[in-house]
Amino acid sequence: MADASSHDTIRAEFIEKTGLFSQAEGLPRIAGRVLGLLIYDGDVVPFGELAVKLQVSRASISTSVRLLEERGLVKRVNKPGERQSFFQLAPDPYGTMLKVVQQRNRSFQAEIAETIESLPKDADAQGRLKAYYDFYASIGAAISVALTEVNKPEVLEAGQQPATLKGFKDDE
Amino acid sequence: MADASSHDTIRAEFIEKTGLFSQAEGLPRIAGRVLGLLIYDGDVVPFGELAVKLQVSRASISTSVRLLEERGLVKRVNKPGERQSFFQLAPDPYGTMLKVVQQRNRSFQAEIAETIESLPKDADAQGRLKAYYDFYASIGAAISVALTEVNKPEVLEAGQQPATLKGFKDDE
DNA sequence: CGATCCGTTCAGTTGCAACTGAACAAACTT
DNA sequence: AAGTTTGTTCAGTTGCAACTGAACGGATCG
Repeated sequence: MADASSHDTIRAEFIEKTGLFSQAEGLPRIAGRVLGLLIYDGDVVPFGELAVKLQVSRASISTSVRLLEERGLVKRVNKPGERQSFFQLAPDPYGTMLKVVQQRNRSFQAEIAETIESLPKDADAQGRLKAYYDFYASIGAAISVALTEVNKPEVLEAGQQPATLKGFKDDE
Repeated sequence: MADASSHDTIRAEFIEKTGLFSQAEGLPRIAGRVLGLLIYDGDVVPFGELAVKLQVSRASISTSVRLLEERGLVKRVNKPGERQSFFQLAPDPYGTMLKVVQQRNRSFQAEIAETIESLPKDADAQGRLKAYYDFYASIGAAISVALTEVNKPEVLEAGQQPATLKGFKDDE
């Protein structure tokens, strides 16, 4: 990759990446960028600053934070003296993300189960739909594993990392 | 979901559901429906029939099957006597789906690792980005678990009773 | 009391991926 | 040979979600 640019550039790029990642999870890009900013800064960030820093309209910020609040990823803080709303990462945001995925997965799984049960017993599609059902069941089980894993830091499966983190000694 | 009447209706609804599910995995809806049809019918299906059965243009079928082939989910079969191309589910399609997800996840993980490494050592964002990184690491590990699970033969030959599905319990 | 700031809502725009129709080349038929 | 059938490609359309600007109500300040 390119040589380390300025600190602000790194920050901006990280925020942009998070926006793209979040799109894969069904969030609008701006909401993902809000998330990225809150992760990076770690601070309590005022509403207006989100609009300015991310260069988007306040309307977009409004809907984005609403989505993020609904998902339990972001928490709104209203300070008594201040007029603005402030936002920060909710506690355990990653566990919450997994729970959302879990929920959606279970919904799919249940629908397939319904289909299977409404089939005539002798339908030869039975076995194939069962395999499809098992697929979602496996994913569900795996997410449960990840949920327990997320809450205990520093525990990583060796060999899963695409790149070694030089700054950290989480291996061995 | 209302109790499905005819067998064909059940089939059509399943195909439609699969189309919607697949959208969540980043596939176009038509590609997902092709997948659903192949899962349900289990047969080798000719190109033209896909267009007719799914009520879409041949152009859409062409691009859809290309995407599905690229992902390794569908296999093209050209029969010697016949002019048409035929399609069927690839072996181990569910394992393949998981591998795609795994790949994307690792890519995200690697990008975050790059960001962390380019940060100054004393940046206070370090810890928070590490937590974000760990999040993806956990997911990666979970997918690995699911991958071994999916490939277990699990003997679900054609006569499996749907009763085993009824009242399935959420784990955890 | 205005005046100003703040966040939400909503009608309109915009950008983009999905989808189509038509033109095309290859392979086969007659 | 011309004529079919088949799958791909590509320019154009379409549908939809993301995003914006403006209007609004509520709160605070002067």
